[in-house]
Amino acid sequence: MRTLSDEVKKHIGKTVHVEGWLHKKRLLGGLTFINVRDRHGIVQVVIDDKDEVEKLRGLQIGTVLAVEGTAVEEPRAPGGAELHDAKLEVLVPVTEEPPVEIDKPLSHKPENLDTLFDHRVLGLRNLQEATIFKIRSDLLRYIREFLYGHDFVEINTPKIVAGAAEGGAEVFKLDYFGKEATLAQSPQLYKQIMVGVFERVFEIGPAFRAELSATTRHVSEVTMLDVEMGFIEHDDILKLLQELVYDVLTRLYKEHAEDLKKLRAPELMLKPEFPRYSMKQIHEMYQKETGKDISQETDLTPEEERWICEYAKKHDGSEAVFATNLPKSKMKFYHMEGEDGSARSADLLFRGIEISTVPQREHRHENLVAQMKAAGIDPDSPGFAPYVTAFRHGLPPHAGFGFGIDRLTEKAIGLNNVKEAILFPRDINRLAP
RNA sequence: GGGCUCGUAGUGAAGAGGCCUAUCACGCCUCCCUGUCACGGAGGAGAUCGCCGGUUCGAAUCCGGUCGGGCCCGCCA
Repeated sequence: MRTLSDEVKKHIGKTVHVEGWLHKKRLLGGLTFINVRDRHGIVQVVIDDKDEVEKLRGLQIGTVLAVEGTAVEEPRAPGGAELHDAKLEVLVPVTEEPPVEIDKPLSHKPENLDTLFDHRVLGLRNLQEATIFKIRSDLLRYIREFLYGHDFVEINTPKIVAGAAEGGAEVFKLDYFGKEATLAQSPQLYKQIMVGVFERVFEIGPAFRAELSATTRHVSEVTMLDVEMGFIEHDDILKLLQELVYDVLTRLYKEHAEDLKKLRAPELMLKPEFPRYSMKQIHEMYQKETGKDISQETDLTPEEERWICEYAKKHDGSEAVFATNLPKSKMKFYHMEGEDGSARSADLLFRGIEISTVPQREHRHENLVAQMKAAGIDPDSPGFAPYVTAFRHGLPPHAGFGFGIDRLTEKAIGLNNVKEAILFPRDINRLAP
């Protein structure tokens, strides 16, 4: 019967059997300490029998071990317990030296990220790296639990599609049995169609973006949370997103307080109600404060995104802020126009970066078709005809948002590059590992 | 795609015309060490200084090209 590392302390005085990876050796002459890593963490094993230590000669970190020993309460040991009188069995010997040291924090300096990703396969065995992805896993779980709690149905939509879903973003083209297909840049059209079935749907899945972007916030394959909700006013969706983000982040900071501290994450500053500023207000405030002329800008510049986040943190005590009344020029064909001529749409910014766009959709068939034509899209083309059908057969007022999981994880932890929050990131130069 | 920057042992860094037969730390190998936890100590191996060409008596160091990173901008989430 295998005992996991964190359960050793529950078996004081008994013989326990532990299995895992050799994570660290410390030889002190007559006494040797080794750390064994398993899925719950690290357990310390004390070996004083020279023959047992000899079994590890020539073996490297990563060697897979079975250890049998007596669980002993020991305040000096990490976790307060350790194994004594250990008998070692080498299950998988490893003689090759690891290319990176996995028992101490790996460098996340920008210029060293390439090395980090080159050696990702082994680097992820580092406890701090693994913690990032445990946090990501829990963020996804919190999101799912929140949405299930609000009566949403989780869906999966195709990632090989006939045409561009949104327009705007560049798409990857591929040969599909002699036809040209694209990798989905968003589940946008499908999730709207599904409002006609379930009213409230969400999907967590990949989206593919072919932009030649080389920044700390872009990758070619991104994990998106997509939410769509029928029978709403625009404000309802802003409130849902606000509640979701507040719920998920406060829960993360509560349940992962220790991990976040180890990763040097900043303190979380959030209020249940996020401040809202219109795009116009932000432009004016930014211009007044910095003296920079951004009258030519319709969208927020990256510099403004950082600035308004700092402003909201200082003045509103919130690291999350809505930029509302986005310019009409940012509108896509499926967005609804607002009363003041702007888009009925908002961006959610968190810690200096846009993590979500929240528009209401144009649900009226005639208006949608007109907007599609104005955008140069043929409503009868194979990629779009099924979508338009859903509207002809009745879709209620609806809205939703796309939400970058990678950016959320990055910013929740306080990392500086979205790729650090992705197991095996894909960017314009990286296709492996 | 544009601008600016950087490529030195497995990893992270220092060296900015001759002091370089290239330095340090971690890792690795050998030995010593019974409470370590980034253990400590002694010794050792490991680098054609990204690549090609040029300037120079002499290039890791200067120049040109090339390949590969990074950051910012644009595009976008």
